Amino acid sequence: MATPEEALSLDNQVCFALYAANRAVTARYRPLLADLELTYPQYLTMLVLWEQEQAGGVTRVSDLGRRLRLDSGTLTPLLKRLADRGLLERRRSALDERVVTLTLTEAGWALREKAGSIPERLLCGIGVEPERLKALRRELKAVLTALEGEAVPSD
Amino acid sequence: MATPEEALSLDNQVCFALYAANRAVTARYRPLLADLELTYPQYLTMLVLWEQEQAGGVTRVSDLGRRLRLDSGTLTPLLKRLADRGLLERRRSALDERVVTLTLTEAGWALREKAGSIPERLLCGIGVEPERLKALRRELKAVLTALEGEAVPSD
DNA sequence: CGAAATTGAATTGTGCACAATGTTTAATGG
DNA sequence: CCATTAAACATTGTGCACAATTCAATTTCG
Repeated sequence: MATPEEALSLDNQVCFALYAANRAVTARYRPLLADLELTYPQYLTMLVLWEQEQAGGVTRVSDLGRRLRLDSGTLTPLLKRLADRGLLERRRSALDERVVTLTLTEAGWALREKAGSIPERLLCGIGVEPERLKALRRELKAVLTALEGEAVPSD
Repeated sequence: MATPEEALSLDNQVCFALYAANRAVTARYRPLLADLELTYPQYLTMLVLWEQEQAGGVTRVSDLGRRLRLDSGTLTPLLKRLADRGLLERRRSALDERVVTLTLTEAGWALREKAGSIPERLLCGIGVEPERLKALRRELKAVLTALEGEAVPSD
């Protein structure tokens, strides 16, 4: 991978592999998430809320943004759609009027039951050994950490 | 990773790592591609065209779609934008009026010079060993292959 | 205290992705 | 040969991503 010739070859690009694999995996999620009428980013949002609220914490839009690496330009309309569907409530914080807090509704929690089987069902559909996926996740996190200068979580 | 509890944890999801890493890498490309006034998908498109035309082949929209795993709903407007900028020409094939062929213009080829340094510059910015990236690419391709049932290219 | 800077969301605009549908052209099968 | 089917691309509509800007509320600091 020395010449610009080779470096500009599509097949040699890690980044294209990343780009294509990401879309392929998301495509696998799509039919499963369709049962819940969620898109993949909406699903990730619910994951954070389920997790955070379970831990007894309140989630603010900025928390979500940090967690998912998304800004308000993406999150605001997404959260409005989830709120319109009655899965969560968006409320201005009384203590700090700038902050919007997110609270799951009954329906939002109910959806968790249906979501429980998704990770397993997804893995079944992929013909890849779990060990290999764990290795992949580790590599991806390493790259992410290098790119963002973040602390590596446990694992 | 047995309980639904753990399976639904954001940090345990390979797919979120994939999603986040993909966006992080694309973000690294952005300032470099801004010099060429290209988005990342536009850059990938140009890569294919440079490569294909160098090899003496004609590229059709459907070829691009196969290569990048994108459909006409994505490619048609993207290609129109590139054509509007004078980087390529879209022409209906005379032999088969359904087909649209893509031909690089002078300006399209000229852009290749400026693109030559991008892969190198990108790698410099990432604090990850090339060996590790190669391993990552291999893993990603394996997943992609498993998901799409495609033949694995050389490497 | 009061001006300036900072923060948290919302808004606006552009460009993907992708499902669904439509349109034209070509291939196929009686 | 003609009807049917399939192929290639275009169009429409929805939902991300993200840059850039705006706006209100809060902090910071002189």
